[in-house]
Amino acid sequence: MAESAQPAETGIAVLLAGGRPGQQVLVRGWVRTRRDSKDVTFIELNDGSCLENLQVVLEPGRPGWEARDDVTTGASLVVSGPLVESPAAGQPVELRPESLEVTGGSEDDFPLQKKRHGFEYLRTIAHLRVRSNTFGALARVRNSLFTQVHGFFQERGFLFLPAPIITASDAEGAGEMFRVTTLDWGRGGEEPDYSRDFFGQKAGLTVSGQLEAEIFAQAFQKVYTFGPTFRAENSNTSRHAAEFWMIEPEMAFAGLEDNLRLAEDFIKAVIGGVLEQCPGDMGFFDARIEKGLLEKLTHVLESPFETITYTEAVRLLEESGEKFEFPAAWGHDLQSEHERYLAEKKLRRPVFVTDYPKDIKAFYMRMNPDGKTVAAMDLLVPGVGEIIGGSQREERLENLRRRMDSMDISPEEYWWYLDLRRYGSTPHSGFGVGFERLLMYITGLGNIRDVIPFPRTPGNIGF
RNA sequence: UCCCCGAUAGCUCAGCGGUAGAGCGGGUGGCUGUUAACCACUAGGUCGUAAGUUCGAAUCUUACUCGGGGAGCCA
Repeated sequence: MAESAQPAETGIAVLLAGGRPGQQVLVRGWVRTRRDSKDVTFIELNDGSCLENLQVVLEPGRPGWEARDDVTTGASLVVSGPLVESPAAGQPVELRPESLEVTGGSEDDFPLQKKRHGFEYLRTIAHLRVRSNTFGALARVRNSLFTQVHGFFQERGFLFLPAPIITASDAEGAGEMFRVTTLDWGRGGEEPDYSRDFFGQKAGLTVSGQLEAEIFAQAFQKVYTFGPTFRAENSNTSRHAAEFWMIEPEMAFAGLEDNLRLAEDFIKAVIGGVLEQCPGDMGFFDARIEKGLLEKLTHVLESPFETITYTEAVRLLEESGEKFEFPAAWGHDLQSEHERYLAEKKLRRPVFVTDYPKDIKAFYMRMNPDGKTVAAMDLLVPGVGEIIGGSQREERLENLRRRMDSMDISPEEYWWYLDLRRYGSTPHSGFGVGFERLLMYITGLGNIRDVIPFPRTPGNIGF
């Protein structure tokens, strides 16, 4: 092996965790900030591998000193040299360059300052906020959660189904669809002739992969989708986006109980996985974004989720003595204020609410023996609200037909969905998890726009 | 879509009827190792837009635009 060869690039996360004094290293990254004294300059270099920066020390007469004026906040550098033991507290090792190259300088109006910025402002510079502490931590945790999700289902024998993004089925009740068309539409305002459109019929961006997942479940038993989902709702809240990712497992030969168990296992497993994989970033969220976050999540891992029926929930709300803007009443959907009371004040942990009245739920949910409620489940979580919505599906052909008829849903449009009940139907169940809402819960970030790299919301598609 | 709140320097905000302020960031100089370093000096603003009330408007009124929070819809 040639001794003079440049050392391979090593991530700063690795160097700070296990780098030894004397080790020759090569790092590339961006200057977070710089501190000057007369005879020494400290550069905080970040390469995205972790929250912490590597301290690079410049001294007069040593390599790199002459480039000092170009090493401004935001500039990109390639630095190599030995790690040395740091004489001051704050970091175990620092880098004393033998060569330093400013790859790209940074102008003096670089917008990210070494101080707290407002989230609203950071959203206006989505191309640079990726270089902030908060967004860096978010990006790494988001990445970790992504792998946790696939890992959880793969370990349990679930088959991954990439559900189609352009679809003709509108998963009744899930929300408004974005239209996909090649027709020149909008001049007269009247509906176009979809038979002349690209697909020969009305098409849009998927609002849910559930119906396709049901098809797959009737062949592979345990399946899941995980992909982008689109809703054209004019929702202006901190927890709605027009484009978000949804995780939708579906299991054949499974009832509502199996569904609840899977959902609880899932939430616990992915939270546990992220805590293990991203301790530094999670510590940052605990310290800077939501005090007590780690304690909250640890508590979730250790205690069983609460399960109550909708009917019990309404009784709890009636007996609570709380003043609600809209009093809870059986037959009406739970308001946000009700969900918040249950999850945040009364039970103080994630809570499943099951068996909702049939009239406020979708046509495909399984009718309970009482004839009034369906086998539905929502998971409510403190601070975020509804994070999971699911149900046991109606597998009995006659029941499904009756439901669709009473809700004015065309059997022609769902002919294949009905077919699944004619050929080897099984009891089956599934749910949908909002990936970003889960991320909000895990990081403590309060706005969905800050857990999506490039968020799409009504009137906003700047990046 | 509805209700509430906001918009002042590059950023975070104070000023709330009498000729525009602070901290941070930027620039310059100083400081033998700093950790959101420190010290001194300095440059930045037709106070979101338009109209109105007033001797006088950043400040009061109205409309509009944009943003935030909440509601509904849901994940």
